[in-house]
Amino acid sequence: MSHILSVMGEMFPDAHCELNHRNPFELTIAVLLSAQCTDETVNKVTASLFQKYQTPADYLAVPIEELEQDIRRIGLFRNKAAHIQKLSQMLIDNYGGEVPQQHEELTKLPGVGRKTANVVVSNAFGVPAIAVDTHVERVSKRLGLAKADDSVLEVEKKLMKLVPREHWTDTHHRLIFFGRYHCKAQNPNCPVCPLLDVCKEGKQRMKPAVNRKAKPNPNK
DNA sequence: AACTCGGGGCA
DNA sequence: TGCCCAGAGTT
Repeated sequence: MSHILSVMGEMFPDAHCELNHRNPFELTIAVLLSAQCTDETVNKVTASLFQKYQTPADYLAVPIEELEQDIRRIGLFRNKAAHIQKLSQMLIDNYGGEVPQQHEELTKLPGVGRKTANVVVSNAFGVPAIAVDTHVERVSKRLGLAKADDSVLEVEKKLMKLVPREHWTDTHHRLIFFGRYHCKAQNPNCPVCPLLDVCKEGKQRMKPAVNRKAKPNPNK
């Protein structure tokens, strides 16, 4: 596992998301917005969004239609605008206007699921966590770190067993960058992959077609 | 477990 | 045009 992480670290030496350096509230909003769209899109939207809105009260001060307009370029924006306003109200009512630091409290907020909560606690509050998104899940399963039919939660548990706690947060970043830019969902770049020799699915993909034709199921 | 939300990016 | 994408909520 350490070999895998060091190789990924060499491939993407500055694997991190700029949004992770924002304050807890902006980070929570940004990760909530990122669901099912690329971080580049979120960066474009939040650049102006965070100029206009700084506090939970700011998001509640406008009609929801106006907030929807401000995040219009993001997919699923109607859900997200409603979530942001409900979340803002809950922060004011229940948490003194601040983002709670406990994972369990975070997931009570609308639009904040397990993945978002993991990103927030690990990047804003220094609590080690491995957020499993589609990239992390795909990469883990291809490498053979988890089984193909494992749930997201099972993938997270297995990664936590494989990686020392102090490296959980940067492990998350490395797997995401590796999955986003190299081990893509379609056409993974196996031919030039430095992890090919330890990758379960990569070796399978790189087998010459003639072998597959001659021996369809050599192991069964 | 399947369905829904949804515009942007890319082939 | 068609397909996929740094998820979460509801049924």
